[in-house]
Amino acid sequence: MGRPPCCDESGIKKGPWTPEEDQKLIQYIQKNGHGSWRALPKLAGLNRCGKSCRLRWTNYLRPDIKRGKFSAEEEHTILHLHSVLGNKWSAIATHLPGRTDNEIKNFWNTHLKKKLIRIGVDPTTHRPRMDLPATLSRLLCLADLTGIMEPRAWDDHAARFLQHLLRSPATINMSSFSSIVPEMKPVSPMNMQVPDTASVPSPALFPAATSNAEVYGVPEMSFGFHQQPLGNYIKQDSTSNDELGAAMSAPSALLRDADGSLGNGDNCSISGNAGSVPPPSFWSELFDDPLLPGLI
DNA sequence: AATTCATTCAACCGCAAAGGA
DNA sequence: ATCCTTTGCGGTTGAATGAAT
Repeated sequence: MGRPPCCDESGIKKGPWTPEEDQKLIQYIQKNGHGSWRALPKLAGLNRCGKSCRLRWTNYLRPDIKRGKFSAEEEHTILHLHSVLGNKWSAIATHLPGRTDNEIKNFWNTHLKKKLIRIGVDPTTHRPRMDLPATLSRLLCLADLTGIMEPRAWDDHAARFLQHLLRSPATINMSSFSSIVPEMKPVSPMNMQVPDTASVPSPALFPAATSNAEVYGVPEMSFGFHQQPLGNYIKQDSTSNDELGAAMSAPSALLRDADGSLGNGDNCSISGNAGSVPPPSFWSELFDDPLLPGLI
């Protein structure tokens, strides 16, 4: 038998709070402070358990709570902190004045997580997703296969690719894909570049997240290797902010080669950041790219 | 207009940590 | 050191609402 719920006593009210209950709670706390949450309901004349009162106060009634839509800055702060802290909602909330952990958690689950999935990024690891739907969808999108293949032909290719993935799920790369789907080689006018996976430890295939030639400095769609989770954008010490800041200020950083020049991103290594979160443009360019498929 | 489906978010539940006896 | 109570946190639920059919 498990532990009984905290408020299974008969007669203790649960569910949505009424305006009258809210008023009682606000007035009591404003006058006396919350003190012991367990003792509070009785003292405040509320037929609720202390836990319910605490939740109602901290998540809704507290005077310093900021309500309404999350700003772009708040959004990428959450993304950034989540990539470092994981699901530590209360820790993330300490960096967002006026926002509660519950609110942030809800926003993550209903918006941000889906956005990351849509752009092919694993919301847990903040690394590119390697699962079949994400990979196939990305490839489909990038190669515009729907325009060059018959539907039945695509079914065949997908089946073969699936078999390949099941054999070696950890080693997806464009070279192997091309070998099992030969028709992929002359893919579209986009002239994909195929990196040498052997030279990259724990590589992750990461397609350019936008076709904006100005951002990448090259007209072709490219592939790069994003070697580290986005959490690594956070700088661990306080030096060299300026030099790193410039490199990290746009998605193009993902496609810079080791020597810093624009290229296909082979062996690119990202470390550090300007000591702050990436600018709004970083995320909005990823999220709003019309080329990326909606998987949700 | 009615119904179904999808999304949002306030609230709950249970576990774990913190703190006091 | 151990037990017990309280508080805080993260995962989950379900009612309310909106969108689509």
